[in-house]
Amino acid sequence: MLTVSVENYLKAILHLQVEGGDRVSTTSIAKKVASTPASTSAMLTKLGERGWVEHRPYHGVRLTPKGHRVAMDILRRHRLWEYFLVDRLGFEWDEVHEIAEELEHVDSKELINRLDAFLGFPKLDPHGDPIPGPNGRFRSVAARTLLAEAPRNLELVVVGVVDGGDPFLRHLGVLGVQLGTRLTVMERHAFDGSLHIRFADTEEVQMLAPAVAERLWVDQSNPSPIIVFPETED
Amino acid sequence: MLTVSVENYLKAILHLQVEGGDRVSTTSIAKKVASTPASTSAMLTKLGERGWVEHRPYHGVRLTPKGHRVAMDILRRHRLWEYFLVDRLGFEWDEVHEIAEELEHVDSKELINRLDAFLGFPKLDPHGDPIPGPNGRFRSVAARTLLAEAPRNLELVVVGVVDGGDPFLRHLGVLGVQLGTRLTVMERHAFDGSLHIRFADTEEVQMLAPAVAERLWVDQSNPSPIIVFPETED
DNA sequence: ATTAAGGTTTAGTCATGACTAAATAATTCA
DNA sequence: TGAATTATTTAGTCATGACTAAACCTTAAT
Repeated sequence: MLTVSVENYLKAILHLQVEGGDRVSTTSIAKKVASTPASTSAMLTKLGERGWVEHRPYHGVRLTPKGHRVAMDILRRHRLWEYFLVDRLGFEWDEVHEIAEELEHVDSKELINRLDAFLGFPKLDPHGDPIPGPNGRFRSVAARTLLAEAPRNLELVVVGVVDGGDPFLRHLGVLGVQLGTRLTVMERHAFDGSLHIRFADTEEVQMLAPAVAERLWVDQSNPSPIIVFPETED
Repeated sequence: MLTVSVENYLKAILHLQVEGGDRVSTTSIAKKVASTPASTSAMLTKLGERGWVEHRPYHGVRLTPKGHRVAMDILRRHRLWEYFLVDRLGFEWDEVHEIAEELEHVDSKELINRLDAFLGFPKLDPHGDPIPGPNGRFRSVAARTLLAEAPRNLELVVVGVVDGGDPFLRHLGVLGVQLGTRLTVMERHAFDGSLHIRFADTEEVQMLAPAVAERLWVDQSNPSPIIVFPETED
């Protein structure tokens, strides 16, 4: 469905749309992806047919909401990998672009969400550019994620609620959840997005409704995953 | 040069060659890569022309030394990524194959060598299968790398020598290198593989001849890279 | 030794995504 | 406004890597 080539075009269009006006020209895209206007024209027609861009022949192209979301996801992957390469593997900030350019096409939501958590939900990449969150929008304030979108098998801490109304807060009280509660997502059920979670303090395992998971902000619980080195002897 | 498709065929041939005899049949390869015998036949002809396999029509195929090396490199990437996914990102061992299948095609020697070091030069992947080293052969004994093949910007410690003869050891004495010496590769010069290294203890920077770098075993100096979490406030 | 069965290759197509050259639309400038 | 310039699209090719159908070797069994 999403080929590497398509991803590169969408990414290029997003970049140009952010820099310049909202309609971007065929030629500028061609330059960005190191291709010819002719090839680009053909690709834009296709992107239009697939609903990723709105294409007015001779008048450039604009990302649809759907296309914008896809492009933001690619940007998210790119910048998270750049962060990883610099912060964990010790690359210099100017050595990572080409490698991230390849890594960004590895498509697995679970992989990227876990990488995000592993890195501590960074807000900025090594060049100081903002890293989109799992919702496809730039992270606004503190590093945090909806519990509904958090990776499994990682200790999290509740840092806020989306909906501060009394009924919801009372319900949280019944569930035994409050600010600072540490928990881990054991399983996410595909059927309706309900979660099996385990509380770190009580070791208790409990089912959580999606309506709750979607209203809880969590962050990675420090200290981060311990780095275990394999034995070095024979 | 090396497309994803070619890499997948070479990997499949290596697998079959390890399992069964040394010549592998067109049909078995076709099964492994989920393709047809006809498509596979065409690909084998091409792999033969490019010097990766020795192809006797109607009699299967065998990896050349060159093809074997390429396939081992792919296996190395695959297994290192699997190790990373399980050991660092908390995936279960049975969830990582497909993701590693994509990551393995990201081609950067520097990336893989750094990842290797970051993970502590693991010898076995999460399934217990051996991980090839940077030289394209399975790691035999302890986790270690030739200084000539070690990544830059990472503190290493000298754990052994390849050539224990007196002249070499005397030369090491002159250079101020002994077992346990901690050093970092600053720069690897493409011209002849000579290195700029910095000694961790003295802060001294020095040029090292390739003949020396090729005879020194190093391991990652513990403690491993510190995990720095970005500030979490606004 | 001959034949049936299975494995392998060849021949002919197709989709993708690139290209050049040519035609056509849009824009700019006199 | 009309002509020249520039941007864009269309037309026609090509390489890659897949496919099916048909022809072709090998091998094993009678």
